[in-house]
Amino acid sequence: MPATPTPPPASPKRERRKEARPGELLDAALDLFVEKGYAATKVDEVAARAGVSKGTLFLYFPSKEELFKAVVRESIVGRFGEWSQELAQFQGSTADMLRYAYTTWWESIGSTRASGITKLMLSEAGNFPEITQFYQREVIEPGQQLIRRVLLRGVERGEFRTVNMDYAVYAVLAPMIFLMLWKHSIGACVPDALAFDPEAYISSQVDNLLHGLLVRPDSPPPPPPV
Amino acid sequence: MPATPTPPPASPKRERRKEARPGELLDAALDLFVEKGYAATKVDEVAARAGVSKGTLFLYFPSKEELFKAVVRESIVGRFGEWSQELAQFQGSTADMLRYAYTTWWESIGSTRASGITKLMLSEAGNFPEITQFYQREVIEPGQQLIRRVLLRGVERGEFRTVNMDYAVYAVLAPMIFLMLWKHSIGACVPDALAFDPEAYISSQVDNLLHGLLVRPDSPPPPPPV
Amino acid sequence: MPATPTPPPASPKRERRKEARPGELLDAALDLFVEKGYAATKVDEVAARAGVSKGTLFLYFPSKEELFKAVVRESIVGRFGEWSQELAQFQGSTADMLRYAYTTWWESIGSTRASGITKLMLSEAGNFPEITQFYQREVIEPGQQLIRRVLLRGVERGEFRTVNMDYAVYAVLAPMIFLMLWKHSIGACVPDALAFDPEAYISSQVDNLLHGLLVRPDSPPPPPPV
Amino acid sequence: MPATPTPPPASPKRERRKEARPGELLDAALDLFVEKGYAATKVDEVAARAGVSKGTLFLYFPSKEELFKAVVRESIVGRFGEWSQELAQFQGSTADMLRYAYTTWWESIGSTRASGITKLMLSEAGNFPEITQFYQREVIEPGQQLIRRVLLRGVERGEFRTVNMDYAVYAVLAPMIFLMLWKHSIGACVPDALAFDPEAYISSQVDNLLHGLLVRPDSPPPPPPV
DNA sequence: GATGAATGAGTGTTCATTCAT
DNA sequence: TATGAATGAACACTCATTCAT
Repeated sequence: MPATPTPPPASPKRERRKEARPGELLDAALDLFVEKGYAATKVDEVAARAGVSKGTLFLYFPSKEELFKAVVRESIVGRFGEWSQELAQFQGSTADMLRYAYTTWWESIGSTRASGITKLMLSEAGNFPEITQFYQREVIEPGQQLIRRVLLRGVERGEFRTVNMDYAVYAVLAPMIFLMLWKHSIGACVPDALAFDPEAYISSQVDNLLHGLLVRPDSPPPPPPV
Repeated sequence: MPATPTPPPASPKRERRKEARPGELLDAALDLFVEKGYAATKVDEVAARAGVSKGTLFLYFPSKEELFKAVVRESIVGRFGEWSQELAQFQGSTADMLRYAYTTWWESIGSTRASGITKLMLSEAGNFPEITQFYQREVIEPGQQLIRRVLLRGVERGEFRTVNMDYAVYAVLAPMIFLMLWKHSIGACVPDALAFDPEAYISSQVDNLLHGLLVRPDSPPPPPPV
Repeated sequence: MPATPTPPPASPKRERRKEARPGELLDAALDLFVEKGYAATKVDEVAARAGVSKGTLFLYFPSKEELFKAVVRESIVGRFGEWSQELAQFQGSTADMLRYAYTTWWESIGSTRASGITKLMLSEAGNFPEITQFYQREVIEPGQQLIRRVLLRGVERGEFRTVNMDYAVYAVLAPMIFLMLWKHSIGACVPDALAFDPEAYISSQVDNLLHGLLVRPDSPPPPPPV
Repeated sequence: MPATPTPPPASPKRERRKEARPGELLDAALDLFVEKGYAATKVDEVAARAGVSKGTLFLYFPSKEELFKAVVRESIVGRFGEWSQELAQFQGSTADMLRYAYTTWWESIGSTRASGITKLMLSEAGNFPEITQFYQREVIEPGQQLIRRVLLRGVERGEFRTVNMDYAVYAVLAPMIFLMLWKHSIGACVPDALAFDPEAYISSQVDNLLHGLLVRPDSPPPPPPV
């Protein structure tokens, strides 16, 4: 429950917190945009959830559209640099590396509100071409590069089959995208979520990604499914 | 069954009668809902694209929301029964069967406007819980059953590894969902589409799905990537 | 009291009068713009005075600004052509001609709501540069040309002194402008209007325009003031 | 007395103290009110132009409306007493006196920012009846009395024709009003100002005011136009 | 005194929906 | 049945005014 961390209700009104405002507003906006979509989110609601008046919102963001853009920009924690480093000095097998990447992704993106941004972008892309291109450039491209590097490492070290990189990247990406979308759409509406365990899902996807569905006549029997 | 299924050109021309109206409206609505989302689609636009007046639209659909629901309902491919049959009597290997299923899906759903409603549902699910549940019941469940049956066949015939069905289904589903969404969101905005070949993508995903990324020490070298 | 001429209150609502609407709205808008200025005039008021809802106004004018422009344009009855003709074939003395011009102006502009437009333009010119230039081109220029032609006739026929045309025009114009402004500003607020008789004012101004203030030693005594 | 009347440069620099604040604010406000009208002038702009914060403005003026009233009140030239004296002891002909009055007016009002409040009052009169009446009482009435006295002198001394004072006053006033308004509205928007020379205009108007347009058969030929 | 962050009533504009024709 | 003029509730955004600092 991210939003305003319940500031000590000192004065009932007219608090003066210039530094904190944009963050609080962005926070509230992220929640609402993800939950209801762009159009169904009213600026009054955003302001109210951030604990300020509508006017205050427009003090920090010149329009609803700019607020949206700021939410997307803000939420794209450029963790790619960090990850890139981590992965560069990873020691184990590339299979482990892939599993590690998935886990890290899940912890810092997939399971957090940041995943909502992806749903947002995929839902609203058509209405915000400008920001969609920004997203493509700043998020998608770097992300795909990261994946590509992992795959290349696997191939170069003889661990992975030689696959067409351009499409193999999507094999890694698709389960992530799918999970984020599911979580924020169908998954949030249908009470099947009960049985759905994201971590088991991820583990399962990585297994499949690595081993495929086909039986390997010689290889040891796969571990029993979870 | 996305749009109007090419009505038999009975009358020579310009003879589209009231029977066709709802279909034309649903057709126009699907396009616009997919392209711009529910909220950003104006009923005037829908009516205009269908070649009727705004009033006429409300003659057939009592509200924009009902129009949306009808779009989803009507756009749903009732082909699962047919497919189920086809697959039941499929003769070849389950790997071929899987590939065949992907191809069929691509031809009748993925590459057609029908793929749009998936994007629509995933985007608008939160705002239309009722119709989302309907979609889940009518489309997602049957679809997953179909996939599950294929996988089971593979396992039972000793072709596929024993995997946790509940999650393996998603391994098959994710690349499809991913492709449909990509097409209708980022893919429609970013001119990278140039290099992206859906059929190569699908082929690649099936390969990976079957063989995984890891080299099989004993197996013959994989075919060179396309 | 120009506005809606009290249409027979047939149906209480939802009348359908597409042809008449723009005129009625323009009419109401003229009244209010003149009375209260651009900013202080609310579109709701305009709509209400025209007997329609706010939404209907925007059916005919895309914005308040366009409504304003339309009011100005509409009210500029291009009577200049007509006047030009009339004056061209005027037979009497140029002094009579001038008096006739003033009278005509008063009857068709000065005393009517059209005079409000002048007040509007002079008040709001700075906020609507575009329409100000339009006004200058379409109204002021032609009007000055008309005056200039009268003065030239007087000079050419030896009736008028040889004066600098460029400024003499203003001597004719200023009393008109002054009267229109006075009427719509101070005159509308201060109950001195009681004693102020526009026609006597005009008559007096024409006299002065023609004879000047100085006594003419030889000329017959001026007529006693009204 | 428009702006701050050049306070004695006591302190070396940047020493403008709170005493000066109201004047600076009125100064800024006058400029903006004249340029854009009451409603289109934002208090932030006024404050910014005066070099203070918005809050400070409200420290000196309880509301925008009071600011407006103060602008009008303070901008009013209390010079009528002074002028009255000057004119009372004027020695020359009344024609010269009139010319002198025009010149003085131009120098201290017409050509200065003070002329702006006339435009302001005429534009906003309807929205501020109270201050309009104040203006009428403090400015218009005294001004007209002054003019009337000049005219009476002319008549009494046999220099001027016997005219209806109530309207003759406007013959003197109209060219002034016209000039001030023109300057601040159309004149400020249309680049015709090039050819327009206020002093030639005034000279011309006075000539016409005195001699009229009609030829005087016996009198010496008028001076050639400028 | 001075500031400027915060407010919220008010306004222009949109758009799904209605209904007289 | 079809139309499209009319509606009005809803919403984004503005800006004079307040007040804690």
